[in-house]
Amino acid sequence: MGVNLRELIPPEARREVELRALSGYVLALDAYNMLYQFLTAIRQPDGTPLMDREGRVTSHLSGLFYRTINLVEEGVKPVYVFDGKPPEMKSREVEERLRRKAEAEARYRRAVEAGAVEEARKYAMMSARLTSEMVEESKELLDAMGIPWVQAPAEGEAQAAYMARKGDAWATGSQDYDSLLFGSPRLVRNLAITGRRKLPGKDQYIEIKPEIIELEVLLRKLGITREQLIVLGVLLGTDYNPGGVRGYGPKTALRLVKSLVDPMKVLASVPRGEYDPDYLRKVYEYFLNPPVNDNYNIEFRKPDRDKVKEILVERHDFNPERVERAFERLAKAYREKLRSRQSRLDMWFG
DNA sequence: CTTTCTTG
DNA sequence: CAAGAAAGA
Repeated sequence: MGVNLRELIPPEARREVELRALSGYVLALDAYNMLYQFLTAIRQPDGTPLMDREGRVTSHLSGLFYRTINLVEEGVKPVYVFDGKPPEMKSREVEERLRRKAEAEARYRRAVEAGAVEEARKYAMMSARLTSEMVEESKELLDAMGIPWVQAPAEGEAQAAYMARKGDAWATGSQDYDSLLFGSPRLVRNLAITGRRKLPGKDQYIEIKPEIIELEVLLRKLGITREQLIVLGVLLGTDYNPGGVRGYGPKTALRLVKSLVDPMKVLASVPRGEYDPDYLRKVYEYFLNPPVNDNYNIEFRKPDRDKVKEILVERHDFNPERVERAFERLAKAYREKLRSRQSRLDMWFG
């Protein structure tokens, strides 16, 4: 879910770009966020995901494989960052998610029984769960493709933001805004190829392009500091204090944060009894100083055709011709865009 | 979601 | 060729 920042980000702080504009940049991508999106989106009209002959779900592998190839073909250098153990502070949110999934599962079964196809799809998507097997196999596929990935000790968004802050990545990539609170200098959203997205509940589609949100620009437009942005997030709600503080929407929260420059004063001003200011302070400090891993290396290796085929074709019944064709695109992109240290200029002039 | 097929 | 529908596993 992530922090409730959406409505607070002014349109002027969002910059729409073509995927090509990101050519040559390392992007630290929130793997969980992306795999989860594939798992929910890649389904038949009735909600059934893609599955191999043994009934194992493969939607996430299909999405990861084809999207990664599209990215590197455009010169983008993806590094996938995987979540570690969620912090204790997240347990309430994690439990709530589990509860919602169970609820959606029941509704899904009821919809299937009733023959309500569209409804079945909706609840199938809501009940989708990323298993540890799916995560491990995604890492295995990335290894076979020669694409680097990094294991975060805790939150992937925190690790990705750290890598971007250090300059090892140009930006973080996720649909969520948390990495901005964790201090990422740039966030890229909507990292898809197909610029088409279905409007929820309607049969309409709108064009979606990647968008860049620059932290410095965002802070300037809002007239606040990063510390104040974190407090703003806490007022509006994060995974660690879901729901935020009652009575605060985007406007009131921004006004309060700006009127009391000292972040601690804002957190101390919440109604006692209902909220624990000490806990909120802990959340604030977590965003400022999360656990991260410093021992990672971002190396793009030659893709291994046999391994890719073993995983996708032999193990999971992907179509051999399709995989072969896509692999060829990957191999070519590796030679032309990833191998050796290519500068952004090389990327533009070929 | 991405690719491939179908259609105007 | 572009847009929409269908398939992918």
